[in-house]
Amino acid sequence: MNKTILEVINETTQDLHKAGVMKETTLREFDALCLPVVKTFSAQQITQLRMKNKVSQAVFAAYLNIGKSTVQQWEQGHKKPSGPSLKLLNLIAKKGLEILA
Amino acid sequence: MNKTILEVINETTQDLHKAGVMKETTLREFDALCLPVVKTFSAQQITQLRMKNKVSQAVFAAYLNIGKSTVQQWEQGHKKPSGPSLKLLNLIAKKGLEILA
DNA sequence: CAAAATATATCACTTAGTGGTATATTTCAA
DNA sequence: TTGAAATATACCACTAAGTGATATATTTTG
Repeated sequence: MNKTILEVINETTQDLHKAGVMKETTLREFDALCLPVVKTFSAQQITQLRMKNKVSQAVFAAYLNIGKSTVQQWEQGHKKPSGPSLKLLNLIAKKGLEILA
Repeated sequence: MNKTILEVINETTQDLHKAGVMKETTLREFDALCLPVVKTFSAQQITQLRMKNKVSQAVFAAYLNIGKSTVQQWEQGHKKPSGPSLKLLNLIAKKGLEILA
């Protein structure tokens, strides 16, 4: 019964890990794990996101610092944004294009 | 002397283009061209940027939605961030890591 | 001290992103 | 209304960014 709060938390963390709920078993990266989930976007959703912000593919690309051919291929479903570009799309969806200005 | 404002602007734009000041000759994408220049980062500068925000490579990677090995290679100068990842670094440098939360 | 967390170091692989060109399609000014 | 400019679609070969894995210091901390 002499467990510290930290001990309890750590045990809980281990259990969550075993149960497959948590990817990590430590708390050091806990704040990072609390980051919002990065959603994926379908080709249509990307187009909608751009339209909602009322910009052309070229301007949209400029905001993201990518080539316009990349935006085209996203919207045509030939390439899929991932990693850093997906993060940018999530930012736009959540806070608007202007956040990149 | 009967030039419209637009005509004058367009002529000026053409001249700026000829002079090599502007990449484009049109005004349609003008707002996009007004976007802040996306700066590049040296390996050391990336490390400094991460340090300034007091996070580990793993946490930093989580914020950017990239793998930690990518951050490692950036900081070791083996790979260079570009496009969307460079945009994210510029955002962090200008507005802080929290903007990605 | 010992264990856990963090950082460094490679490496082969996948595929995103590039930059080019060519061709509709749409918009807008004369 | 008509033609030029802007925008969008389409395709392609290439480069290299980012991945995910593993193995090994190095540092932090209980």
